[in-house]
Amino acid sequence: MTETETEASALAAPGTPQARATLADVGRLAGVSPKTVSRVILGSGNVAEGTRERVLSAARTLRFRPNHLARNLRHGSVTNTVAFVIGDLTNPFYFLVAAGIERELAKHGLMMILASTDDDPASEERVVETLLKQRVRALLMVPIAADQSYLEGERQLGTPVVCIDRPARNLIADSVVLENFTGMQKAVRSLTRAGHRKIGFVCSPAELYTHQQRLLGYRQALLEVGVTDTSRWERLEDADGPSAEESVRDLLALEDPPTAIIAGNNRASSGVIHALGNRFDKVAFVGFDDFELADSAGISVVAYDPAELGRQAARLVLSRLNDPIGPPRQIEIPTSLISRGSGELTVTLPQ
Amino acid sequence: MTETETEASALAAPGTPQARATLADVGRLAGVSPKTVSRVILGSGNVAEGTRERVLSAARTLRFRPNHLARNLRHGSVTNTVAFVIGDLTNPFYFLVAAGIERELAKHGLMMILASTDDDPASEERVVETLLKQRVRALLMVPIAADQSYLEGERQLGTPVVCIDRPARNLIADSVVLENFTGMQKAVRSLTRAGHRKIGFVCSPAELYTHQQRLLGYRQALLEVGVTDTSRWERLEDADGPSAEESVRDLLALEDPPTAIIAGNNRASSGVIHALGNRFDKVAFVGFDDFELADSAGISVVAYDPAELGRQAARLVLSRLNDPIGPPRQIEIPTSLISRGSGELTVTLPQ
DNA sequence: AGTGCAAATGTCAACGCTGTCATCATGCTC
DNA sequence: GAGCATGATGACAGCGTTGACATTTGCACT
Repeated sequence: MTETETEASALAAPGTPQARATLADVGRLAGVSPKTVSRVILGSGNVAEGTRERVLSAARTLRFRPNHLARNLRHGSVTNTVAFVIGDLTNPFYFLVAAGIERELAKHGLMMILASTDDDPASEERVVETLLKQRVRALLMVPIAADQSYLEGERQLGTPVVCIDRPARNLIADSVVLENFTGMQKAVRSLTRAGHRKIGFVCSPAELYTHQQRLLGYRQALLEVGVTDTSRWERLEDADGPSAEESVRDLLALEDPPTAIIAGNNRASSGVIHALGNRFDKVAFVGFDDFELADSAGISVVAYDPAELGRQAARLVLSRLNDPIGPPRQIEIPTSLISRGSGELTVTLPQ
Repeated sequence: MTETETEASALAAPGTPQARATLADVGRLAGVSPKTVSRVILGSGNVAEGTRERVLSAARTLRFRPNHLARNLRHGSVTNTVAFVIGDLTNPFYFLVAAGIERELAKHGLMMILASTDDDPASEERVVETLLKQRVRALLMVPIAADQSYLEGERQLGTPVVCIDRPARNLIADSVVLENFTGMQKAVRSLTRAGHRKIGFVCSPAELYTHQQRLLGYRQALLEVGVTDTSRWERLEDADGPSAEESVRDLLALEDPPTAIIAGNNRASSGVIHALGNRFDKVAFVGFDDFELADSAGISVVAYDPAELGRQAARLVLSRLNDPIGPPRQIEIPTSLISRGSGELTVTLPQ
């Protein structure tokens, strides 16, 4: 990395480290009271046209910028920032969700503040606590800790809490989740219809709600065609790419290898694809979560709109701000199977 | 989308809409002055052990949570939020940058607040203004407007401004950019070494710094092998996927079609790949910006670490907070050509 | 018992803003 | 010309916190 030092020009010299102008400063310059300046800035109350102009000009001269900290404090410490607590920032899934949230909130003048727990359950409460001290207006979160009951007090104080992707535990809160179960069911059914019975399932451990639901959907769909024991096909390692890759090799090395593989999330998909190469004519593959270029790579996936998750969550926040005491709601975002080739291999039914 | 209403349980009933506890409330309950409570909460000053315990217990009972708005106001309106103003949240590139920023800032107790201009130059100043009213501690931005001189006053007030991916215009500010020129040069050189002379260049219009630099790198590399006029090969449409796709068809339909194509950014890559299918044995292809699965798709790209952009930018902020008056710095993040197959086609030199 | 000193606690004001209420000038009505 | 509504402005307090400074308490030492 190279680093260039541009020499400081005259313009860059910070001169007198001038202080930030306040209402009082502007008032002094314009020859009016701070309150009158406030009226001009807020556009409230009656101010004579001449005064208004003098004030505005003074404000411009002093580069006045109202202090929202003070304003918010004055108004009962109600801010217009909404926090989104996310597990892992590098997962594109969450970013699309964040994008959906940001857009929806921005329409209503709210800003999104992002904080990450780094997928560490222990740090969740600490992070949330920090945000609450900032008096965020609402809390959007992908719960990762085993228990969110610590938020009960805050909820009673009227801070909306909306959980994303997974419901809260031990806390009554709104939530937005995916149709995990039925989505996975659709994927597996499409395979069983094509004759597959030996279907590998590569995913993270089923502790998380989403993975659990998907696993159940997988089992259910196989049960429907009479397969009762799927344990040999289930590989629930901590599925980041590499370990998923290994799981696949593992599965293919069985004496009686699977004819199809399902990935339970995008990380797992990535690993599976690496392991399989492009040989979807030998082993069918369907992933959960869509991704960039899955399209041109011809990968079939269970897809949904991550931004929609965010939008709906943001809407829940907004409606909760209007109606703090309504019953909790859970919204499910639909998922659908997109067939692009990798999952279309037909096999003749055994026996 | 289905919506389930869970009936409100007894627990959900918000009961008395209790107010938020303050230092005074806690003090009243513990039988001490607000100041003593403050001392306990801050862990500063001497407090008798017994008092400390009484205060802490009272704070727990009342679910006291210090009001950082008030604290920050008291302390000269210095917050610990840093704003990141981004053009388009849905571009994975920016996510990764944001992730880098967030991680680095979090280490120093700073939070990142995200705001988007939706790639609209006109809204940049408005968005930034809103953030400054919140008294953000520093400003990280991907400049999109033609002029950032409106930030001069704020800079003088000591707010660090760091521009990402493109330098600021008409404003002296730190910045972190990519080695766009040399990166592109490397890519094109690898093609010219393989005999290519007719090299298509698909990118967005060259108004933006990055695209301009990349275009210049492309031209320079061709100039090195004696190609002086590249205008027939340049397709600088507003390169989202579809229009890039069209540009490629356009190029291939020339009587004398290019033997290689370069994409100037990830959106363009996406379009080019769609248009070319997988026929990299007929036309070589190198993209700028890496992406998920470029790897297994065998796409050669000029890559770099987007998170590193964010990290370095965050570090500039931190060092600027310590040293407000040093000369402005520009950091360049290295780029490198990653050969994966799509750009390896050799052609016999014409003539 | 008197002095000195540190530990423990409290009082007060101010950070910047705005809602409430008060004041004052103006112009109109009857 | 007294009475009154209206418009324009200002004084003041307080949002929750904490630094500066003041006061009180306890205890060791002469």
